[in-house]
Amino acid sequence: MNKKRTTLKDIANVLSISTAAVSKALNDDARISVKTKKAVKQVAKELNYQPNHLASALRKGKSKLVGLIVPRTNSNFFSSVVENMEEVLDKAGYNIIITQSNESFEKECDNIDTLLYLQVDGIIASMANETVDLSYYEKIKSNGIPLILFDRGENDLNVDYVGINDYDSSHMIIEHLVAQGCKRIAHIGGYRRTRIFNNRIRGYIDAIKKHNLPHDDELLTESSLTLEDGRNQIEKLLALKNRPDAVYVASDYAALGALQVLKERNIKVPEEIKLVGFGNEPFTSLVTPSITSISQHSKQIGKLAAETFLGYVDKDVVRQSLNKIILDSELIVRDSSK
Amino acid sequence: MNKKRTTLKDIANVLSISTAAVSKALNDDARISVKTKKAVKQVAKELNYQPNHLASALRKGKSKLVGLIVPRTNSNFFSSVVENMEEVLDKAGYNIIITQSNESFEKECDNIDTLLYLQVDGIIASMANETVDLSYYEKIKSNGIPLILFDRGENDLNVDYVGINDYDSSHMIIEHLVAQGCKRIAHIGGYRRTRIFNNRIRGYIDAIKKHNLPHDDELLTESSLTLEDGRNQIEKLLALKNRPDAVYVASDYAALGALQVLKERNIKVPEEIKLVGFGNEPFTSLVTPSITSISQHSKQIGKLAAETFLGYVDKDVVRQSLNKIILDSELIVRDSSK
DNA sequence: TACTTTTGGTTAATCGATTAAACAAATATA
DNA sequence: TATATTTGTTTAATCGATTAACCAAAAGTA
Repeated sequence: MNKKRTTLKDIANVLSISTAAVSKALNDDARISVKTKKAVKQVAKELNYQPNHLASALRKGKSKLVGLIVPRTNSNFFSSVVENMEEVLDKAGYNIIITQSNESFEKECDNIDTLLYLQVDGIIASMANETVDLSYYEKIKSNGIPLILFDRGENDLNVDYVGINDYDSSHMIIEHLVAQGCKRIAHIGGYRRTRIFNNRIRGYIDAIKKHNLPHDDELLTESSLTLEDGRNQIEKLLALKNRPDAVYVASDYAALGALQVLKERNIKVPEEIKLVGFGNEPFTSLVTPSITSISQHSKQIGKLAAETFLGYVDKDVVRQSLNKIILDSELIVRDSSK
Repeated sequence: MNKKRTTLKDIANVLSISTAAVSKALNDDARISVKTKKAVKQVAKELNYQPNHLASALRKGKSKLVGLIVPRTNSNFFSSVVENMEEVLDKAGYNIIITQSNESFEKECDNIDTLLYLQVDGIIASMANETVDLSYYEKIKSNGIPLILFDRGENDLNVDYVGINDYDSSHMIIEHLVAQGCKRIAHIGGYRRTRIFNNRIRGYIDAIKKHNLPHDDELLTESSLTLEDGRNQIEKLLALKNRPDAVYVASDYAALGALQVLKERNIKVPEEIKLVGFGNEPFTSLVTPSITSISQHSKQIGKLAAETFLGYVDKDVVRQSLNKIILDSELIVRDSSK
């Protein structure tokens, strides 16, 4: 029915003025009389006028769109980050296009292409676990639009970054476990090639050394940290002749897998083995025993990443200096470690 | 640096041909010689040409964008739906813009405005719990673009819908509980104003009657079905002088809340009270005891909703008849009910 | 040879909004 | 009164890709 959307021209025709006048009236240009503005806005409302974003974006060279790339949206951390980003960007008139990489490098590249194709004004991303080759990210930079990374970033790219202090987080965890009397602490970690996991591992090792605790190689494992990985890695640790009395897992999902195995084997948590996760996913407080974890301030991260982006677009060409924002994390102590 | 993106004109200049020829060459028009096509594509690659989506969308009157509105992305159901939608739409050259309503009616209206503003070619939505007023959805219809609802829909809107058979799902659950020997089955349901929850309630009541079981009013409660609601509602049921021996909860989150309370009170599940949830969220298999639940075939729903949309855009103006696709659900029996 | 068809393009208009430049009318200033 | 300035608006170009209409040259046909 209403096939045709109302355009500036339709309004102009009704009032017998030029489309330029209509455009200016709607944008509150100082050179348009109050009378005309009123009339224009009135007619615009009557005709249910909706500006055509494509046309204005094309003309202005700005789409007012921000592209977002996350590993997946169904983790509480990422969904919370997105929510808070949205809030900030919305106020500045920007809309977000969310894409998921599903932890796949290939999908991530596709997403970058799609976003550039849609002429987004900037990209905010958290890299997939798989991603090692950074050439696609260089593509964004060479496109001249701002790129901001959060959580999963890479130092090599030399772009803005917002995340938490993973190194210190490991220290907090080890301090806590030591205070609980643990003497032999294992770490189920991510792959070192990913910055955040590398930092967690470094923090773990340094903290262990600081307390003169054993840091045998067999106590440290690397994996993708899926729930299944958590199961497999804890099995390995349990098979050791000298079992750990605490396990620090670098992801809540893997921690959950580990907990499942421990329960299946009737190993009491926290009595026999204490367990600590990372990320403070909601389920950590829901399972039995509830899992001690690190809260990452997802709200702050989302907010700051969005604001960093806005910092670029506000000041025309003036490229501000690189921003690396590192937030402090918080240890949420629950039953699994006390 | 590379401020200026390459345009058709740049390619045309290099080859000293018209932009029209370049455009046609890139779109494999039959009237362009193989030689020219090769040359154009070669130069396009060299100059790293990226078509400007805004320009072509404006000219063609199609943005190749599909708007998506979901209550939230951090539930496994919705994130899985999105993933499968994406897969189908991607093949057809469409991109998705995901928006979250956070179960808020106001946010949902904002999202609709945003999507229309971005000139999406269609909208696929699952309504917020709060939403009762449908005028905003009428706005989409009057805009002339296809609207497809899934999971949370409304009959009154008279648009395409993809979902599961909630009425039958309730029957399956009751059959199962009856087979387990339950005699007094309660239902912690959603608000009747929402179609799916109304159907679940109707199914519950009819199945109960069919088996000549008691269907006291006190056994049926309505709420928003958050985790907290689950806790509150189960408390009410436990306070009854004649307690139920089974509880069917219309959402996994509320079921989890109920389970927490039952465990805190040392009421054995499933021995004293059997529990069934709805939605088959991953955590249902992770908690102890694992929770019996209904799987909603999120993959199918995502796929079918996307295909329904494509059904509209392929055939020009020809408006196909209304599609109401109702899928069968599946009962996943776990420890909480056997 | 003379006319028709095919091939391979070119020209110019278009999508809708924005904006630099131009301009007439009204008002202010000398 | 003559000139300068301000006000309010129009004209026309523009963003980049697409496409209807047109056209010249080459090839085919009677």
